[in-house]
Amino acid sequence: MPTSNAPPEMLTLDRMATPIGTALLVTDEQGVLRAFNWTDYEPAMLAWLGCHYPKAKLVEGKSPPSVRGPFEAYFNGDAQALETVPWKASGTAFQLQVWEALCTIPAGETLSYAGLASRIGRPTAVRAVGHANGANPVAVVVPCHRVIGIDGSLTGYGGSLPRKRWLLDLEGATFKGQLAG
Amino acid sequence: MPTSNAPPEMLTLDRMATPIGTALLVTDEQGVLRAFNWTDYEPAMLAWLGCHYPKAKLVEGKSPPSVRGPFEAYFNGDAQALETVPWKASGTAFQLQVWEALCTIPAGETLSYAGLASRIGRPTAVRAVGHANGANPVAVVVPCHRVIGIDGSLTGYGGSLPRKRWLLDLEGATFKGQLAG
DNA sequence: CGATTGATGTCCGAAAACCGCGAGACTTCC
DNA sequence: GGAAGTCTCGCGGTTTTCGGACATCAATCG
Repeated sequence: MPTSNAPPEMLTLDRMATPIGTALLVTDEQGVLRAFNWTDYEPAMLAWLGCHYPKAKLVEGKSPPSVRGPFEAYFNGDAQALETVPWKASGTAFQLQVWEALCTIPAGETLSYAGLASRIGRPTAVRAVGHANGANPVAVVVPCHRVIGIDGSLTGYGGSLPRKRWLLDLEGATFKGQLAG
Repeated sequence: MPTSNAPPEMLTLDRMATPIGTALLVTDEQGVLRAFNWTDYEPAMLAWLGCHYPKAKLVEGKSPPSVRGPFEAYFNGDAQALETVPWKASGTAFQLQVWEALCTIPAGETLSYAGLASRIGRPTAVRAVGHANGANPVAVVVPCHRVIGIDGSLTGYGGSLPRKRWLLDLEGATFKGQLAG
Protein backbone atom coordinates (compact mmCIF):
# COMPACT_ATOMS: atom_id res chain seq x y z
CA MET A 1 0.00 0.00 0.00
CA PRO A 2 1.70 3.18 -1.15
CA THR A 3 1.47 5.63 1.70
CA SER A 4 1.51 9.06 0.13
CA ASN A 5 3.68 11.75 1.64
CA ALA A 6 1.72 14.41 -0.18
CA PRO A 7 -0.21 16.84 1.98
CA PRO A 8 -3.81 15.80 2.54
CA GLU A 9 -6.51 17.10 0.21
CA MET A 10 -9.29 16.73 2.69
CA LEU A 11 -9.42 16.92 6.48
CA THR A 12 -12.27 15.82 8.70
CA LEU A 13 -13.13 17.80 11.83
CA ASP A 14 -14.81 15.88 14.63
CA ARG A 15 -16.03 17.20 17.99
CA MET A 16 -15.98 15.12 21.14
CA ALA A 17 -17.19 15.97 24.61
CA THR A 18 -14.65 15.33 27.37
CA PRO A 19 -14.61 16.12 31.07
CA ILE A 20 -12.34 19.07 30.38
CA GLY A 21 -14.15 20.57 27.42
CA THR A 22 -15.12 19.76 23.86
CA ALA A 23 -12.20 18.35 21.89
CA LEU A 24 -11.48 18.89 18.20
CA LEU A 25 -10.09 15.94 16.24
CA VAL A 26 -8.76 16.51 12.73
CA THR A 27 -8.01 13.45 10.62
CA ASP A 28 -6.88 13.06 7.02
CA GLU A 29 -8.18 10.74 4.29
CA GLN A 30 -6.20 7.83 5.73
CA GLY A 31 -7.57 8.27 9.22
CA VAL A 32 -4.33 9.73 10.51
CA LEU A 33 -4.66 12.35 13.21
CA ARG A 34 -3.28 15.67 12.00
CA ALA A 35 -4.41 18.00 14.77
CA PHE A 36 -6.00 17.97 18.20
CA ASN A 37 -7.20 20.77 20.40
CA TRP A 38 -10.06 22.08 22.49
CA THR A 39 -12.83 24.32 21.20
CA ASP A 40 -11.59 27.32 23.17
CA TYR A 41 -8.62 27.35 20.78
CA GLU A 42 -10.65 26.61 17.66
CA PRO A 43 -9.81 29.80 15.73
CA ALA A 44 -6.11 29.34 16.37
CA MET A 45 -6.26 25.72 15.28
CA LEU A 46 -8.12 26.55 12.08
CA ALA A 47 -5.54 29.20 11.28
CA TRP A 48 -2.78 26.69 11.89
CA LEU A 49 -4.44 24.21 9.56
CA GLY A 50 -4.82 26.86 6.89
CA CYS A 51 -1.17 27.69 7.17
CA HIS A 52 0.22 24.15 7.18
CA TYR A 53 -2.29 22.46 4.87
CA PRO A 54 -3.32 25.32 2.58
CA LYS A 55 -4.83 23.06 -0.07
CA ALA A 56 -6.88 20.86 2.22
CA LYS A 57 -10.65 21.21 2.42
CA LEU A 58 -11.99 20.99 5.94
CA VAL A 59 -15.29 19.20 6.42
CA GLU A 60 -17.15 18.36 9.60
CA GLY A 61 -17.66 14.67 10.24
CA LYS A 62 -16.86 11.74 12.47
CA SER A 63 -13.32 10.56 12.90
CA PRO A 64 -12.80 6.87 12.11
CA PRO A 65 -13.27 4.43 15.01
CA SER A 66 -9.54 3.75 15.02
CA VAL A 67 -9.10 7.29 16.27
CA ARG A 68 -12.34 8.07 18.04
CA GLY A 69 -12.38 4.81 19.98
CA PRO A 70 -9.03 5.28 21.71
CA PHE A 71 -9.94 8.84 22.67
CA GLU A 72 -13.17 7.67 24.28
CA ALA A 73 -11.29 4.96 26.12
CA TYR A 74 -8.65 7.43 27.27
CA PHE A 75 -11.13 9.89 28.71
CA ASN A 76 -12.84 6.97 30.43
CA GLY A 77 -9.62 6.25 32.28
CA ASP A 78 -7.55 4.00 29.99
CA ALA A 79 -4.33 5.98 30.07
CA GLN A 80 -2.55 3.83 27.48
CA ALA A 81 -5.37 3.91 24.95
CA LEU A 82 -3.91 6.70 22.78
CA GLU A 83 -0.67 4.88 22.01
CA THR A 84 -2.26 3.18 19.01
CA VAL A 85 -3.55 6.35 17.39
CA PRO A 86 -1.70 7.12 14.15
CA TRP A 87 -0.58 10.73 13.86
CA LYS A 88 1.44 12.87 11.51
CA ALA A 89 2.69 16.36 12.20
CA SER A 90 4.06 19.19 10.13
CA GLY A 91 7.04 21.03 11.56
CA THR A 92 10.77 21.66 11.42
CA ALA A 93 13.28 18.83 11.79
CA PHE A 94 14.01 19.94 15.33
CA GLN A 95 10.34 19.98 16.26
CA LEU A 96 9.74 16.53 14.79
CA GLN A 97 12.66 15.22 16.81
CA VAL A 98 11.17 16.66 19.98
CA TRP A 99 7.70 15.33 19.27
CA GLU A 100 8.95 11.84 18.64
CA ALA A 101 10.96 11.91 21.83
CA LEU A 102 7.79 12.91 23.68
CA CYS A 103 6.20 9.65 22.67
CA THR A 104 8.85 7.73 24.59
CA ILE A 105 7.46 9.02 27.89
CA PRO A 106 5.01 6.37 29.15
CA ALA A 107 1.66 7.32 30.60
CA GLY A 108 1.94 7.85 34.33
CA GLU A 109 5.46 9.22 34.10
CA THR A 110 6.84 12.70 33.60
CA LEU A 111 10.08 14.18 32.33
CA SER A 112 11.70 17.56 32.81
CA TYR A 113 12.41 19.92 29.94
CA ALA A 114 16.10 19.40 30.60
CA GLY A 115 15.64 15.65 30.56
CA LEU A 116 13.85 15.83 27.25
CA ALA A 117 16.59 18.02 25.85
CA SER A 118 19.20 15.47 26.88
CA ARG A 119 17.15 12.67 25.40
CA ILE A 120 17.40 14.18 21.93
CA GLY A 121 21.12 14.73 22.33
CA ARG A 122 21.05 18.49 22.87
CA PRO A 123 21.29 18.93 26.59
CA THR A 124 21.63 22.70 26.40
CA ALA A 125 18.73 23.39 24.08
CA VAL A 126 16.30 23.46 26.96
CA ARG A 127 14.28 26.51 26.08
CA ALA A 128 14.16 25.49 22.45
CA VAL A 129 12.71 22.18 23.53
CA GLY A 130 10.07 23.97 25.56
CA HIS A 131 9.14 26.05 22.57
CA ALA A 132 8.94 23.04 20.27
CA ASN A 133 6.85 21.36 22.91
CA GLY A 134 4.35 24.17 22.77
CA ALA A 135 4.15 23.91 19.00
CA ASN A 136 2.93 20.33 19.13
CA PRO A 137 -0.16 20.17 16.91
CA VAL A 138 -1.42 16.79 18.15
CA ALA A 139 -1.67 17.37 21.87
CA VAL A 140 -2.50 14.52 24.24
CA VAL A 141 -1.58 11.89 21.63
CA VAL A 142 1.91 13.32 21.52
CA PRO A 143 2.07 13.75 25.28
CA CYS A 144 3.56 17.18 25.69
CA HIS A 145 1.66 17.43 28.97
CA ARG A 146 4.06 14.93 30.50
CA VAL A 147 6.89 17.44 30.46
CA ILE A 148 7.13 19.47 33.66
CA GLY A 149 9.66 21.63 35.45
CA ILE A 150 12.72 20.01 36.95
CA ASP A 151 11.30 20.69 40.41
CA GLY A 152 8.06 18.92 39.59
CA SER A 153 5.97 22.03 38.99
CA LEU A 154 3.72 22.13 35.98
CA THR A 155 5.21 25.31 34.41
CA GLY A 156 3.14 25.79 31.24
CA TYR A 157 0.70 24.15 28.88
CA GLY A 158 -0.88 25.45 25.70
CA GLY A 159 -4.23 23.98 26.62
CA SER A 160 -4.22 25.70 30.03
CA LEU A 161 -2.65 24.39 33.21
CA PRO A 162 -5.86 22.96 34.74
CA ARG A 163 -6.09 20.59 31.78
CA LYS A 164 -2.45 19.60 32.18
CA ARG A 165 -3.15 18.82 35.83
CA TRP A 166 -6.26 16.83 34.93
CA LEU A 167 -4.49 14.78 32.29
CA LEU A 168 -1.60 13.91 34.57
CA ASP A 169 -4.04 12.97 37.31
CA LEU A 170 -5.87 10.65 34.94
CA GLU A 171 -2.59 9.01 34.01
CA GLY A 172 -1.61 8.61 37.64
CA ALA A 173 1.49 10.75 37.46
CA THR A 174 2.88 12.62 40.45
CA PHE A 175 3.75 16.28 40.37
CA LYS A 176 4.01 19.35 42.53
CA GLY A 177 0.79 21.03 43.58
CA GLN A 178 -1.15 17.79 43.32
CA LEU A 179 -4.14 17.46 45.60
CA ALA A 180 -3.41 15.09 48.45
CA GLY A 181 -5.26 11.79 48.51
CA MET B 1 -10.55 23.06 -20.39
CA PRO B 2 -9.85 23.53 -16.71
CA THR B 3 -6.64 25.47 -16.48
CA SER B 4 -5.08 24.61 -13.16
CA ASN B 5 -3.64 27.35 -11.00
CA ALA B 6 -1.72 24.82 -8.98
CA PRO B 7 2.06 25.07 -9.16
CA PRO B 8 3.59 22.84 -11.80
CA GLU B 9 4.77 19.37 -10.85
CA MET B 10 7.26 19.08 -13.67
CA LEU B 11 9.35 21.64 -15.51
CA THR B 12 11.26 21.09 -18.72
CA LEU B 13 14.61 22.76 -19.27
CA ASP B 14 15.62 23.41 -22.87
CA ARG B 15 18.84 24.95 -24.19
CA MET B 16 18.99 27.06 -27.29
CA ALA B 17 21.97 28.67 -29.00
CA THR B 18 21.54 32.37 -29.75
CA PRO B 19 23.90 35.03 -31.06
CA ILE B 20 24.32 36.32 -27.51
CA GLY B 21 24.83 33.05 -25.71
CA THR B 22 23.04 29.84 -24.90
CA ALA B 23 19.53 30.48 -23.61
CA LEU B 24 17.65 28.44 -21.01
CA LEU B 25 13.93 27.91 -21.54
CA VAL B 26 11.84 26.45 -18.75
CA THR B 27 8.31 25.35 -19.57
CA ASP B 28 5.63 23.62 -17.50
CA GLU B 29 3.37 20.68 -18.38
CA GLN B 30 1.07 22.94 -20.38
CA GLY B 31 3.87 24.41 -22.45
CA VAL B 32 3.75 27.70 -20.60
CA LEU B 33 7.06 29.50 -20.22
CA ARG B 34 7.96 29.82 -16.54
CA ALA B 35 11.53 31.05 -16.74
CA PHE B 36 14.07 32.31 -19.25
CA ASN B 37 17.73 33.13 -18.85
CA TRP B 38 21.21 32.60 -20.23
CA THR B 39 23.56 29.87 -19.18
CA ASP B 40 25.92 32.28 -17.44
CA TYR B 41 23.15 32.73 -14.86
CA GLU B 42 22.18 29.06 -14.70
CA PRO B 43 22.93 28.50 -10.99
CA ALA B 44 20.94 31.56 -10.01
CA MET B 45 18.02 30.50 -12.17
CA LEU B 46 18.00 26.98 -10.75
CA ALA B 47 17.99 28.43 -7.26
CA TRP B 48 15.09 30.67 -8.18
CA LEU B 49 13.16 27.72 -9.55
CA GLY B 50 13.81 25.72 -6.41
CA CYS B 51 12.54 28.57 -4.32
CA HIS B 52 9.40 29.39 -6.30
CA TYR B 53 8.46 25.90 -7.45
CA PRO B 54 9.82 23.71 -4.63
CA LYS B 55 7.77 20.67 -5.58
CA ALA B 56 8.52 20.68 -9.29
CA LYS B 57 10.89 18.16 -10.80
CA LEU B 58 13.22 19.64 -13.38
CA VAL B 59 14.04 17.52 -16.42
CA GLU B 60 16.06 18.37 -19.50
CA GLY B 61 14.16 18.25 -22.75
CA LYS B 62 12.85 20.21 -25.69
CA SER B 63 10.36 23.00 -25.20
CA PRO B 64 7.18 22.61 -27.28
CA PRO B 65 7.23 24.17 -30.77
CA SER B 66 4.76 26.81 -29.61
CA VAL B 67 7.56 28.19 -27.47
CA ARG B 68 10.71 27.15 -29.24
CA GLY B 69 9.48 28.30 -32.65
CA PRO B 70 8.88 31.93 -31.70
CA PHE B 71 12.25 32.10 -29.98
CA GLU B 72 14.00 30.88 -33.09
CA ALA B 73 12.07 33.36 -35.19
CA TYR B 74 12.91 36.18 -32.80
CA PHE B 75 16.62 35.54 -32.85
CA ASN B 76 16.42 35.36 -36.63
CA GLY B 77 15.15 38.91 -36.67
CA ASP B 78 11.36 38.70 -36.24
CA ALA B 79 11.00 41.18 -33.38
CA GLN B 80 7.30 40.51 -32.84
CA ALA B 81 7.60 36.72 -32.74
CA LEU B 82 7.60 36.41 -28.95
CA GLU B 83 4.25 38.10 -28.44
CA THR B 84 2.46 34.77 -28.86
CA VAL B 85 4.49 32.90 -26.28
CA PRO B 86 2.39 31.99 -23.22
CA TRP B 87 4.07 32.79 -19.92
CA LYS B 88 3.25 32.69 -16.27
CA ALA B 89 5.28 34.27 -13.51
CA SER B 90 5.40 33.93 -9.77
CA GLY B 91 5.76 37.17 -7.83
CA THR B 92 4.12 39.76 -5.63
CA ALA B 93 1.05 41.70 -6.74
CA PHE B 94 3.19 44.72 -7.44
CA GLN B 95 5.64 42.74 -9.53
CA LEU B 96 2.90 41.13 -11.58
CA GLN B 97 1.46 44.57 -12.25
CA VAL B 98 4.82 45.79 -13.49
CA TRP B 99 5.44 42.74 -15.64
CA GLU B 100 2.07 43.02 -17.34
CA ALA B 101 2.65 46.69 -18.01
CA LEU B 102 5.96 45.78 -19.63
CA CYS B 103 4.09 43.76 -22.25
CA THR B 104 2.35 46.90 -23.46
CA ILE B 105 5.63 48.28 -24.81
CA PRO B 106 5.81 47.27 -28.49
CA ALA B 107 8.97 45.91 -30.03
CA GLY B 108 11.04 48.75 -31.45
CA GLU B 109 9.97 51.17 -28.75
CA THR B 110 11.34 51.98 -25.32
CA LEU B 111 9.94 53.51 -22.14
CA SER B 112 11.61 55.17 -19.18
CA TYR B 113 11.39 53.79 -15.66
CA ALA B 114 9.41 56.87 -14.69
CA GLY B 115 7.09 56.35 -17.65
CA LEU B 116 6.50 52.76 -16.64
CA ALA B 117 5.81 53.85 -13.07
CA SER B 118 3.21 56.33 -14.29
CA ARG B 119 1.66 53.70 -16.50
CA ILE B 120 0.79 51.52 -13.50
CA GLY B 121 -0.59 54.50 -11.62
CA ARG B 122 2.30 54.98 -9.18
CA PRO B 123 4.34 57.77 -10.68
CA THR B 124 6.65 58.06 -7.69
CA ALA B 125 7.47 54.36 -7.28
CA VAL B 126 10.26 54.65 -9.81
CA ARG B 127 12.97 52.71 -8.07
CA ALA B 128 10.51 50.07 -6.94
CA VAL B 129 9.56 49.63 -10.58
CA GLY B 130 13.19 49.23 -11.47
CA HIS B 131 13.57 46.62 -8.79
CA ALA B 132 10.51 44.71 -9.95
CA ASN B 133 11.82 44.99 -13.47
CA GLY B 134 15.00 43.24 -12.46
CA ALA B 135 13.05 40.45 -10.80
CA ASN B 136 11.32 39.48 -14.04
CA PRO B 137 11.76 35.70 -14.40
CA VAL B 138 10.78 35.49 -18.07
CA ALA B 139 13.16 37.95 -19.65
CA VAL B 140 12.88 38.88 -23.33
CA VAL B 141 9.30 37.56 -23.52
CA VAL B 142 8.32 40.07 -20.86
CA PRO B 143 10.42 42.82 -22.39
CA CYS B 144 12.15 44.35 -19.42
CA HIS B 145 14.99 45.27 -21.77
CA ARG B 146 12.78 47.96 -23.33
CA VAL B 147 12.93 50.07 -20.21
CA ILE B 148 15.79 52.60 -20.22
CA GLY B 149 16.79 55.74 -18.39
CA ILE B 150 14.86 58.92 -18.97
CA ASP B 151 17.83 60.36 -20.86
CA GLY B 152 17.91 57.38 -23.20
CA SER B 153 20.84 55.60 -21.56
CA LEU B 154 20.58 51.89 -20.97
CA THR B 155 21.18 52.03 -17.18
CA GLY B 156 21.03 48.35 -16.16
CA TYR B 157 20.04 44.86 -17.24
CA GLY B 158 20.18 41.60 -15.35
CA GLY B 159 21.44 39.77 -18.40
CA SER B 160 24.29 42.26 -18.88
CA LEU B 161 24.16 45.52 -20.78
CA PRO B 162 25.66 44.22 -24.02
CA ARG B 163 22.71 41.86 -24.33
CA LYS B 164 20.27 44.69 -23.66
CA ARG B 165 21.93 46.70 -26.40
CA TRP B 166 21.83 43.75 -28.79
CA LEU B 167 18.14 43.05 -28.15
CA LEU B 168 17.15 46.67 -28.67
CA ASP B 169 19.19 46.79 -31.86
CA LEU B 170 17.43 43.70 -33.16
CA GLU B 171 14.09 45.33 -32.43
CA GLY B 172 15.09 48.54 -34.16
CA ALA B 173 14.80 50.76 -31.09
CA THR B 174 16.83 53.91 -30.64
CA PHE B 175 18.80 54.69 -27.52
CA LYS B 176 21.84 56.51 -26.26
CA GLY B 177 25.23 55.02 -26.98
CA GLN B 178 23.95 53.27 -30.08
CA LEU B 179 26.49 52.65 -32.81
CA ALA B 180 25.94 55.02 -35.67
CA GLY B 181 24.81 53.60 -38.99
C1' DC C 1 18.64 32.84 49.32
C1' DG C 2 17.33 36.04 45.55
C1' DA C 3 18.71 38.15 41.33
C1' DT C 4 21.28 37.71 37.09
C1' DT C 5 23.03 35.52 33.12
C1' DG C 6 24.04 32.40 29.35
C1' DA C 7 22.75 28.69 26.19
C1' DT C 8 19.11 27.46 22.10
C1' DG C 9 15.57 27.01 18.02
C1' DT C 10 11.75 29.29 16.22
C1' DC C 11 8.70 32.92 15.30
C1' DC C 12 7.44 37.71 14.62
C1' DG C 13 7.61 42.47 14.14
C1' DA C 14 10.30 46.51 13.45
C1' DA C 15 13.90 48.75 11.32
C1' DA C 16 17.34 49.28 8.04
C1' DA C 17 19.53 48.44 3.74
C1' DC C 18 19.26 47.79 -0.96
C1' DC C 19 18.52 49.27 -5.68
C1' DG C 20 18.21 48.31 -13.20
C1' DC C 21 15.70 56.05 -10.93
C1' DG C 22 15.21 60.81 -11.55
C1' DA C 23 15.18 65.72 -10.44
C1' DG C 24 17.73 69.61 -9.05
C1' DA C 25 21.86 72.07 -7.88
C1' DC C 26 26.70 72.55 -9.17
C1' DT C 27 30.88 72.07 -11.55
C1' DT C 28 33.68 71.51 -15.87
C1' DC C 29 35.38 72.36 -20.05
C1' DC C 30 35.01 74.07 -24.43
C1' DG D 1 26.43 80.36 -22.52
C1' DG D 2 25.58 75.66 -22.55
C1' DA D 3 26.02 70.73 -22.99
C1' DA D 4 27.53 67.09 -20.28
C1' DG D 5 29.19 65.17 -16.04
C1' DT D 6 28.92 64.79 -10.71
C1' DC D 7 26.69 64.89 -6.21
C1' DT D 8 22.81 64.61 -3.14
C1' DC D 9 18.59 63.39 -1.82
C1' DG D 10 13.89 61.46 -1.85
C1' DC D 11 11.23 57.92 -3.64
C1' DG D 12 8.99 52.80 -2.40
C1' DG D 13 8.65 47.51 -2.67
C1' DT D 14 11.42 43.82 -1.23
C1' DT D 15 14.87 41.56 1.37
C1' DT D 16 17.76 41.11 5.12
C1' DT D 17 18.92 41.78 9.71
C1' DC D 18 18.21 42.27 14.34
C1' DG D 19 16.17 41.92 18.80
C1' DG D 20 12.94 40.13 21.80
C1' DA D 21 9.96 36.60 23.60
C1' DC D 22 9.20 32.04 24.81
C1' DA D 23 5.94 26.14 28.44
C1' DT D 24 13.85 26.15 31.15
C1' DC D 25 17.55 25.34 33.98
C1' DA D 26 22.07 25.60 36.08
C1' DA D 27 25.76 28.37 37.48
C1' DT D 28 27.39 32.57 39.54
C1' DC D 29 27.55 36.31 42.67
C1' DG D 30 26.47 39.19 46.33
